[in-house]
Amino acid sequence: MRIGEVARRSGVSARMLRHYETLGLVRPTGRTGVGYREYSRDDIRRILHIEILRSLGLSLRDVGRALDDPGFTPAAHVDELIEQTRERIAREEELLARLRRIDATDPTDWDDVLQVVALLHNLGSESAGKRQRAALSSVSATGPVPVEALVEAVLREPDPSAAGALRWALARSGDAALAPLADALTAPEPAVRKRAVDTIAKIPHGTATALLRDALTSPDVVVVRSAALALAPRGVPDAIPTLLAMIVEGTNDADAADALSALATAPPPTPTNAPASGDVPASMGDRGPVANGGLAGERGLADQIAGRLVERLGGDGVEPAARQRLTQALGDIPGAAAARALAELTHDQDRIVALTATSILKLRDSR
Amino acid sequence: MRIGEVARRSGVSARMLRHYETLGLVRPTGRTGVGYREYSRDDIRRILHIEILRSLGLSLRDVGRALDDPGFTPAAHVDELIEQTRERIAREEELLARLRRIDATDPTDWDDVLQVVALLHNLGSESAGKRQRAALSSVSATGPVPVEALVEAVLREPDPSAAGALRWALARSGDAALAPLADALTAPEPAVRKRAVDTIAKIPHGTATALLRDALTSPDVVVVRSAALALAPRGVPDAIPTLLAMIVEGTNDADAADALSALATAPPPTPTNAPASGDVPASMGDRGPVANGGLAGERGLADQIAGRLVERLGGDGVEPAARQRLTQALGDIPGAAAARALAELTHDQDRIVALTATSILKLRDSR
DNA sequence: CGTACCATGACGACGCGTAATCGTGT
DNA sequence: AACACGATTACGCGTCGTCATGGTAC
Repeated sequence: MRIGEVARRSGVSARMLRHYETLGLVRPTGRTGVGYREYSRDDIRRILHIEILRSLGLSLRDVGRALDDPGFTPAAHVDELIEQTRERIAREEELLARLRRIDATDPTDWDDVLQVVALLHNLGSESAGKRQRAALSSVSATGPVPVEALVEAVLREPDPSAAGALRWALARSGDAALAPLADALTAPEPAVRKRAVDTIAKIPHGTATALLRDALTSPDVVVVRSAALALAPRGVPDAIPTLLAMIVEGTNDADAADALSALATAPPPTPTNAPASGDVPASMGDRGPVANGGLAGERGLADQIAGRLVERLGGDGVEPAARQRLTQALGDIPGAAAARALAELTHDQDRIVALTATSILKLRDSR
Repeated sequence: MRIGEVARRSGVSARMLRHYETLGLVRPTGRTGVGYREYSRDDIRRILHIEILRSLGLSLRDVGRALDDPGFTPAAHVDELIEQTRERIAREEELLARLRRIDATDPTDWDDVLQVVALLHNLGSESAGKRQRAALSSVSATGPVPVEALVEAVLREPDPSAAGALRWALARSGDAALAPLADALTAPEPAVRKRAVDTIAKIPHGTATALLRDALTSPDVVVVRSAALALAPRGVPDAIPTLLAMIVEGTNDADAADALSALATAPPPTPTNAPASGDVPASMGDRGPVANGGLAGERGLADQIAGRLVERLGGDGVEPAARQRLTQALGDIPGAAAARALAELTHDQDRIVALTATSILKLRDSR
C-alpha cells in the first residue's frame, strides 16, 4: 500500500508518515522501482500502535522508545503521565476559575481585566496587610468588582482587620454577595459559617435581614447567636428568644443585653433594601444601640422584652448569676414595664439581685 | 533600571524581555551611552501587565493587541478563552481516565498497554457487534483485563448479545467486578440497576451470592425480582417470598415458578467461591433448573415451598388467575407435600384450578 | 585584572501544515 | 496531454532556553 492510501485509512497525514520515518518510528517494508514507499500490513499495525501511544500523551521520542527499547517499561512512565495530566488539569481548573471571575465582572476593556486580576492576586496574598489594602482598593476601583472573590476571601480570612475591610467592601457592593454567603452558612467548617453570618450582619439591605432571619433556624448555635445579635438593631423581634438564652447561659451576654436594648429602642424593620446610615469605614466596629432619644422606639416592644426578662427571672432552676445578668439586662430596657419590674426586684430574695435593681433604679432616676 | 534587575524583580527572563521587545510589546524608555537598555517604572508596570495577561492564557500576539489595539475588547475574547480552557480540561480528564484504567491493569510491557487501549476503544464503539467481539476478546487476552471498564461497559450496554458477552467475560474475571457492580445497584437510573443485578447474577462466586442476598433488600422491585430469580438456583431460600409474590402478581411468573422448582431441587449454597459448571459461552442463557434426579435435593425445602404455595392458594382476596398460576407452580415442586396438595386441589371450588391440578397429577404419575 | 553584567545573533525543540519543485502512473 | 499521486527539501508557527562572541561597569 502506498502512502496516500495509508494516510487515508489511518488518519495520519502523509506528511506525518514521512516525519515518523525520519524519526525512525516506521520504515516502510519496501519501495517500488521508482522509490514509492510500500507499506505492509505490519507497518500499518505499527502506525496504529504509534497513534495509540500518542493518544496517551507520549511524545514521539517516547513512542519510539516504547516500541523498540525493551528497557523502557510502562510501569513508571504511566504513573508519570498520570501525575503530569493531573497537574495540567489542576492548573487549567485554576485558570478557568480566574477567567470566570473576570467574566463575571463584565469588563469593558483590558484595563478592567488587569485591575481585577491584580485584585484577585492581592486577595490571595500571604500578607494580611496586602489583603486588607486590596479589599479597600476594591471599593474605589473604577471597574466592576468580583463580588464572589471577595466573598471567598472573607470566608477564609483569619485576620480581623482584613476581614473587616472585606466586609466593608462587600457591604458597599450590594446584594450580589448574599447568595454565596447564604451558601456558606451551611459550610462544613464552623469557622466559615461564623464568618459568613458575621459578614451578612454587616450588609444593611433588607435582603440581608431576611437571610439573617433564616439563619436563626440554623443548627449551628454560633450562627444563630451572631444572627440574633445582628437582627436586634434592625428591629426584628424574632431574635429575642436567642438573646434571652444567651443572657441566661452567660455566653456573650453583654452583647446580647445591648442588642435587646437596641431592639427595644429601634425603629421597626425596613422591608426593602434601604442603605444604612454608616457608609464610611470609620464605623467598622459593631454598631451600638441607636440613641434616638426614645422618640421612635416601639413602646409595646420594649414592654414585651421586659416581660420576657421577668418571666425568665421567675423561672425554675435559673442560677443566681443568670438572674443577676437578667436584672442588669432589664436595666437597659426603657419603659414603664421595665421600671415596675425593677422596683419589685429591689425586694428580691437574692440580695445581689436586689442591690443591682436598686442601683439601676437610682441611675435611671438621675438620668 | 537595567535588564538584569528587571528580570530578577519581574520574574521574566532577560531573554524574554528582549523577545518581547522584538515583538513590540515593551520598548525600554531609553538606552545608556553604550546601548544598555534602561527600563522606567512605566515599562516595568507594562511588563507586569503582560505577565498578567499571559497568565490568563493569551498568546503574546493577543497580549500585544490587548495592550495597544483599542478595538480588541475583552468581552468576546474572555468567553473564548473560557471555552477553550473548558475543552482542554475535558480532553485531559478523558485522558486521565484512560491512563488510570491502564494503570489499574498493571501492564508489564507496552504491548499490554496497546491491548488494553484497543479493548477500551472497541468497548466504546458504536457497533454492537464490535463491542461484543471486544468483550469476548478480553477473555483470551494475554495481559490483565481492565475489569472496571468492562463493568462500565455492561452497565450502559443496550444490546443483549453484547451484554451477554460482557457478563460472560466478567464472570471469568473474578471478584474484582463485584465492588463496582455493587455500587451500581444504587445508581439513579433504573436500567443501570437492572443491568447491574443481572450481571452479578452471572457471576458464580459465593461473594456474588452474598451480594444478591443484599440486593433482596433493595427499594427497587426490579432489582429484588432479578436477585430472587438468580438466588433460587443457588439454593438460597431467602428468595422464596419474592418469587411467591411474582407468581401471585403475574410478573415474570413462569421464570419465578422455574426458580422455585430449581430451588426445591438445588443443593444447599456453597459458601465460598466455587466455579459453576458452565465455563464456556455456549450456556450464555439463563441456567435452567439443575436436573440432578432428585438425589441431592433437600426434601425439607421442597415441602416447605409447597407449603408456602398452598398458604397463598388459601389466602383471602387472591384472584382466580393467580390461584391458577400458583397451582401450576406447585406442579413443578417435587415431593410428597406438593403431591398431597395437588390431590386436594382436584376438588377445588374453582373448576379451572381443579382441572389444572388433575392434569398435573396425571403427568406426574406418567413420569 | 577579574568578574558580573550587557549586546546581538543564532540554533534547537515540539508537531505539523503548507508549499515549491520535480518525477510517475494511467 | 491532463491529472492525481509520489518524493524531497524547506519554511513557519509559538515560546523559550542556551550558547557563542564580543563589549562594558566597577
